[in-house]
Amino acid sequence: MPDLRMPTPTEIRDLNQHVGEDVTVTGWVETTRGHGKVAFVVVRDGTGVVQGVFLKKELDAAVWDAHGTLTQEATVALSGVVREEPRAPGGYELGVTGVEVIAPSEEYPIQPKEHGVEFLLDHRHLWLRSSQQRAGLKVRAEISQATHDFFYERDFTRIDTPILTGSIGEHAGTLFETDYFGETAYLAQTGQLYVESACPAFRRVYCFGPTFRAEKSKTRRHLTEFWMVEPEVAFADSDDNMRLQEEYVSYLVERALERCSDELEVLGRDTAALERVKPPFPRISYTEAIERLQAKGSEIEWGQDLGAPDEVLITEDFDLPVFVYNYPKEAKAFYMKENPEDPRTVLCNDLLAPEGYGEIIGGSQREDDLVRLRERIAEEGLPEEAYGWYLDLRRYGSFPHSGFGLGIERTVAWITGRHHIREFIPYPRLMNRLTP
RNA sequence: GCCUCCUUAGCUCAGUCGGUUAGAGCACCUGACUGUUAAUCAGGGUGUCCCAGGUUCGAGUCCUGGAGGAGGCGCCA
Repeated sequence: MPDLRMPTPTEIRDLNQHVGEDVTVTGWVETTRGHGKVAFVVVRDGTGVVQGVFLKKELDAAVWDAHGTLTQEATVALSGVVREEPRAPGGYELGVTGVEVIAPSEEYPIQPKEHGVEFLLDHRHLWLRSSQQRAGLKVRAEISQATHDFFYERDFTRIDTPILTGSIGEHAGTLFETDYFGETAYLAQTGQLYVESACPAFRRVYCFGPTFRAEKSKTRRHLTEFWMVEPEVAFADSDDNMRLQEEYVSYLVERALERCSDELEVLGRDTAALERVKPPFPRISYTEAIERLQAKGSEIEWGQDLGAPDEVLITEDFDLPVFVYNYPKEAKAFYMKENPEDPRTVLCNDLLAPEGYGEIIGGSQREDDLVRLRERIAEEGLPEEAYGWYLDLRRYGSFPHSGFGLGIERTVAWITGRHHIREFIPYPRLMNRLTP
């Protein structure tokens, strides 16, 4: 039974359909500006922002006086008549007739001014309310939804892989450990091995969940907890894999342009650079990348992995994301398939985002030969017993297959054109930040 | 793990050559103002100068050690 004493709130995004009507919006006070006989109160309700106009001569003293008690982030129900007003942010405003303070707010720590990073991260639970943070997280949510839509439309089955695991992923040194009833458990650093196991059941699968890396990285591109999308496709080779990647990344960009134009504007993104993002993306082999770098004066030699400055040099020649494929096997993980045309390299690719955002995807064709896979595990000095069930996948009906991992926060940072990926996860976990 | 820089009011910062009483803006409170857009104008007070030692007649300032933070590298998505 609805409470009939409370008028049904109207959402701010719908105000343009209620011009001339008396409505009530519920939300939080962003700012107030008083001028003696007129006052402006800006309210956010989560769907939008609207200013309420208090006119002293048209209001009861109690309602007029109330505007002075509205503090930043107080919860209010604001009633008034909707009207079109070019001077108002958003084009519509509320001629206030009544106001109720649902809950007061104490002196609010975050002011409409510059703050330091440490202060903002200490107040992340409040920082979420500010316009640029709302915009960034809204784009993240859209990219996340677009991911599910993309793979669902292409008949992929979503496989939720475990977060707690007893087996190691790629690199034992970067695992978070925790106690699991007396034995050691690890927080998953990839879902890949598990999605590979689901391929013979569903053919095309993907996982999308949190990933944990105990890397002591202090850069704008790293989090210790981040979200990764990992598709895996049976009977796909490395070329099929790259085609899927460019199609997927282009789909994400298109969705952001289509559904998040307001947010991209709040974030100051130049969308012309995004409009260009359509398949095919440029592809250069690792060997060609080394030649290009040497031509630009780099000291890099064949066999070394590309560093962050090298990636910037490569991407500055293109205005699209760039594939770099077939790296030397020493630079890559044990499970990648050897390149039959050049056994020094493996069938893999990175996708480097333009404008200096670096690697947003790492992918490869997987080693499907049991003997070669065991040799590679031994060569890397990894404990074979940790991969027992993974090797079973090559014992019981092995098959060529490929997949990749895309980091959501890095992708959103690139699409929004912002500097640091910590703004694109609600609660960033950094090397020295576990709260709030 | 390595390199560089930073730490002064609730917040963002200034503080000269080491000098006696520690500075501004914002936030907050009071007042003025009928169209603001981070409103404007006038008034109001706020300090463990990150911590511990040291040098000095005297340290926010110089030295040593420690803590916290930022940026970059490596590693990766």
